[in-house]
Amino acid sequence: MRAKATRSRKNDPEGMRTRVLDAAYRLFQARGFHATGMREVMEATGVSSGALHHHFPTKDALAFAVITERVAPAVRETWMDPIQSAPSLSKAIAQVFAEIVRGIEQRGSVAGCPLNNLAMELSFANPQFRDSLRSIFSEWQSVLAERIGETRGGARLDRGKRAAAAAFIVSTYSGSMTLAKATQSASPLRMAASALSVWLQERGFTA
Amino acid sequence: MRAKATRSRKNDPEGMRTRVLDAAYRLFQARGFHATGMREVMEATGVSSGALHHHFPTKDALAFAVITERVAPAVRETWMDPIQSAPSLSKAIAQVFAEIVRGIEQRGSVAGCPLNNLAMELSFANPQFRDSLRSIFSEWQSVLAERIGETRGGARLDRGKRAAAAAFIVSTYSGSMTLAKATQSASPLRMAASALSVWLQERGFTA
DNA sequence: ACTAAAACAGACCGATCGACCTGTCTTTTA
DNA sequence: TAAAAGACAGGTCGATCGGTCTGTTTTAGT
Repeated sequence: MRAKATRSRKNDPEGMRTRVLDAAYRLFQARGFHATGMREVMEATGVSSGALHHHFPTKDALAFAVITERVAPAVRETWMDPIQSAPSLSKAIAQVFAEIVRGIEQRGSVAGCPLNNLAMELSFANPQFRDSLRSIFSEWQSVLAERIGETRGGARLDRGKRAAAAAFIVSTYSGSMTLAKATQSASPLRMAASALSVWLQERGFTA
Repeated sequence: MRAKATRSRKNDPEGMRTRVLDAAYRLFQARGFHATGMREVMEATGVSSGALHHHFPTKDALAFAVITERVAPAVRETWMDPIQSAPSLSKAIAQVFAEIVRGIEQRGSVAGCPLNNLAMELSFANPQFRDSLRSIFSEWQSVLAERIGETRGGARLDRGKRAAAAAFIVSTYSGSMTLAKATQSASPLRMAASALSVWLQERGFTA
């Protein structure tokens, strides 16, 4: 339809896929899955309907890709990697909380944890969603449990107790983030961080 | 349009309003706000479009009514009242968790905390939603903080510390419920309950 | 160079969304 | 008891939803 003109088209399927995923990740995070239309994703990226559906045949497929290729890596980067690499577990957790608080304060608003947000909205909608989201939580807990086992207090605990402690940490973070989002304030995160710090110390999970 | 027939209409505006609110509360809880259509609410209750919009002119108005007339009372009944009436704070919290776990196990699935669910989905959509949801959280925290102040350990704390402890309890519950919903299991709630119990004891919040 | 597949563009589709509107019946008010 | 207001029914509307379709351009395989 268009004459070739001066502008020649250059296909960049991977780049386009990346742009779409980034935009969808951002929109799902900001407004939620159901509240975001395919049209918004197109407008945000400039991609056509044909191209969008070429890469992601359905909206569910797009969401699934967002979960596995954006949300999961985000959780790994912000939570799992620091926990595995930091000198001590309590230092790692304090650092992660501090980093998140810092991000919130410089952004001026709380959009919430991407994993939390999507888990709340999608874990009932589609079994595929639920499984992938659950496996992220599971991986997160495993990393935490393993690190707990390396501490003084954690070494004495059996597998189940370590898993319980890990679940408690994840729960506290998730909940404080929910509260932070609802109140649009970072203080619930700060409170949770300090309470968790005390709890970790008392349990001997510091080193 | 219809002849009078044998059946004479009896208006019951309050009853109809109640039925609509109950159905909407249940549907929003099960599938979320955006995933639930007005049509579903009509079909679930047998109410006509005209009647529905007579009582709730917009979907947002319906959601607002659900929050203030269903979600808030539910939180008061399941959380605030027990906390205020139970013999001790730790007993109250253990009891509330146990009750929720019991409900989940006999239902066989985890739909999540209504306040959590709606807060996640709506706190960004509408400032009116956010304010009403935030005030529920705030009331919840106040009740907890007050009860904390009546304990041995809590009496020594200033207002801010008590609020922080209350926020921590709410956060832990919210997060464990999120985890429970995501994994469709009550065990995160049990883990959080036992960890919280220990924490309460160590802080002197038992009595 | 030729061809088939992949990558894209954009018009188009039925379904459904929330909301509106007219009309009828019921209840309250004067 | 007449009139106004409230309660309710149901058809209808424009907008938007996610998705499809046809056609064109680019790329890869041979």
